[in-house]
Amino acid sequence: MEVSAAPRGRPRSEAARRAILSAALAAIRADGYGAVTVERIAQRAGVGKQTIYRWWRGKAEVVLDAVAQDATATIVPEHTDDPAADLRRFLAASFRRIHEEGGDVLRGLVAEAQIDAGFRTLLREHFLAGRRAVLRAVLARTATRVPLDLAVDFVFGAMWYRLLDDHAPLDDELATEIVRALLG
Amino acid sequence: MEVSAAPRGRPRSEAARRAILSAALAAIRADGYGAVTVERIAQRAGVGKQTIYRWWRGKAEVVLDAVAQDATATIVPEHTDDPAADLRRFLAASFRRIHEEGGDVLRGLVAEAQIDAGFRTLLREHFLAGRRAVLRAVLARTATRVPLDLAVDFVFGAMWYRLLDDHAPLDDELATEIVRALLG
Amino acid sequence: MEVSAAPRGRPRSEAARRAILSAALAAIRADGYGAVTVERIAQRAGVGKQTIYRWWRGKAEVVLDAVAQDATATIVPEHTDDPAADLRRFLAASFRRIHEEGGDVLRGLVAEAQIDAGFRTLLREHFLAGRRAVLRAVLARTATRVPLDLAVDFVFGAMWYRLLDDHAPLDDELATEIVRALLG
Amino acid sequence: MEVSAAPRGRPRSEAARRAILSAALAAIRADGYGAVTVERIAQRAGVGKQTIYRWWRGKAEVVLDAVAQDATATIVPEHTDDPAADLRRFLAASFRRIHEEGGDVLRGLVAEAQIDAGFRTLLREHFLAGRRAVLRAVLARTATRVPLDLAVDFVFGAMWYRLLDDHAPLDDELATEIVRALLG
DNA sequence: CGTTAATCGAGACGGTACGTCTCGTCTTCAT
DNA sequence: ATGAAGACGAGACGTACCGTCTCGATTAACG
Repeated sequence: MEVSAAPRGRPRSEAARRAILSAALAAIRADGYGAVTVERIAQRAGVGKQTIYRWWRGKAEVVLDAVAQDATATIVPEHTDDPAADLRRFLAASFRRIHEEGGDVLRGLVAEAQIDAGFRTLLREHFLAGRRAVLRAVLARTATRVPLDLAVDFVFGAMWYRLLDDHAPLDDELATEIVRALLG
Repeated sequence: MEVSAAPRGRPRSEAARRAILSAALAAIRADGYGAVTVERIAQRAGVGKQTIYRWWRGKAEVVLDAVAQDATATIVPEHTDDPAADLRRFLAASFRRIHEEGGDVLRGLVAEAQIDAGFRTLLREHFLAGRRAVLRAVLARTATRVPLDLAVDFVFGAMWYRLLDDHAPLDDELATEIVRALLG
Repeated sequence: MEVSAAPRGRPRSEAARRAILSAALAAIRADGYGAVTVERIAQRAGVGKQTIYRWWRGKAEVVLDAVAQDATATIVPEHTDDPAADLRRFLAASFRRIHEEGGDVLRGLVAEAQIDAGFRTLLREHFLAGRRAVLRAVLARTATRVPLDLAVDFVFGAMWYRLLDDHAPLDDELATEIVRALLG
Repeated sequence: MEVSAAPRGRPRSEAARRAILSAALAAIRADGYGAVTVERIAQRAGVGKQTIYRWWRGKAEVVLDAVAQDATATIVPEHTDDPAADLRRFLAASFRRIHEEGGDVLRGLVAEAQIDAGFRTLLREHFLAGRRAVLRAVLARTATRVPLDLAVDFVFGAMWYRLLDDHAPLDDELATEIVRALLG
């Protein structure tokens, strides 16, 4: 039995919502996270600034919303008879995605999270915790030599560490090496 | 043959330099990295804004200067007959330091580095690369089951990952667990 | 042969109209003309914004509607054997009304008229011209020492000048003084 | 003996001050008072917005500053053997100035004053009181048939009334008629 | 021992993004 | 069709910082 909230007034525009999310990603990929402003996103989306602030608290939350949806939907692990290969492919896909397009976006999100503790919680709960759960499930099907939770920290830790510090690339070789080290 | 640079004019004030560095750290610990501005640091230090901009390029470089000096000087690994214990103590000391006072400061530095690629390089070369070299040397004396460079990425990766995402504490238990996993 | 206009749909709510007009005046007296917005009037009247915009072009026209009706209906000159006394009483009543309750409302109307030339015409034709005609008729029955139209400009000019600039009160003394000066 | 306030820091830029005042007048004459924004004035003057808000509280005060200076300096009464002619010329000059260029500017100032009581005081004390004093001095040298202060209210009242309501022009004929009525 | 030059604290400057507010229009469901 | 509700595109508001500049006042080394 639906009790129904009886929504009054003009309903939220789904078109505006989508336009804002994709305008945000496009703007960041074009100009970099730092150079993008809420005003620019609004212009690109053909939307008033207030329509953004009505539903999100700022640039960071808009971007998080876009990224979380995108990554969760597109990077899903396979489930074959060879768990080690599944893991390797999952890592390689994750690294490749970051390398190809997500670098600046993710960097911006982490930057914002470091400055605003509230957003840090949001980022963790709406995005990172989910990714951690996915990786944990993949790892659980393999026989790692380290405790499961620590293995997750090792793998995603190494990934983020390389992304944020930029001291070494995120490539297929790293994926292979990680799998060999954990399962070898 | 002229050797000296013949410094003319009023010499740089060492008192001002020190006041700025400690004002920066104090301000961040009090109000958080995001809330601190160059203007605030200048006021706290009793210094003109230009005196900061004359010697550093902005808030981030001031903080990096303060932190690099501080961390490098104080957290040095021991060198006993038991390399595993040396590693454990080094990690525990690093984690404890971050937990106690450095969290917000380090978070701020990483945030800045994500937004500004130039500063990312600076942070790597003047701070993170050094810490990585220290950890590498400590690890090199142990018999890790994973390649040395990957081990460094695993250990510091896990550390940064936990700091930045805040999903689990940086405590002595983590240090112990890491040592056991790598050497066990 | 269809004759009637065949009113389809829900008819205009007279209750809403009245609620809007009095809410507008009340809101201005409470918060001042500048602080009042169409949205506030709508809320106070328990009415949707669109219901206001459907019948008026904005705040100013709502207020003008309310005021014109009000002032025209209530301040009417007497017609006794003593035209000078009639004039004095008419002025005193006008001044008293403004002093008592109309100050902020009239000020707001004039303000709007200065910014919007279209509304300036409306204000003149739907309100001020009428009041001018009334004063002119009263003056016409007296023997002023100045041409009739100029006398109107002098009298209402002094009134508006004092209201808008606030350099002296609009009181009975002014009414007496004006009559003495024009007829004495 | 000057005690001297010992001004510290960079002194206020006289060039910026002048640029702002003339940009404000120019912008209003070009686009009308209502269409001009603080941001536009700043752009036209080649100045940051904050430089305006540092010294004035908003558009209205900037314009008042510009107008008060201008009018006070340029419209000064003559002092010949014929006080009636002096009065007529002073009025004609005032009317002509308003007609030619000041209409929209003065209208905007009065509008603002009606909405903001604080600015109303400012307008009176920094501009209108001065003009009233000037007119009073000119009238004092003539033999008016009405009390001096009331005469001032009549004359400037008629002027403002015609400007604000726009029911009749402010021209030389009005000046002549006023003089005849008051002195005739 | 005065001149020269770079520093200092102070704070105004030209810019730019922020997040809020109001405008007048549009879009829903209920009368 | 009208009404209440409220989201929408638009754009100005006044504030906060940025990094630069311009003051008078110090503070050395040079001449």
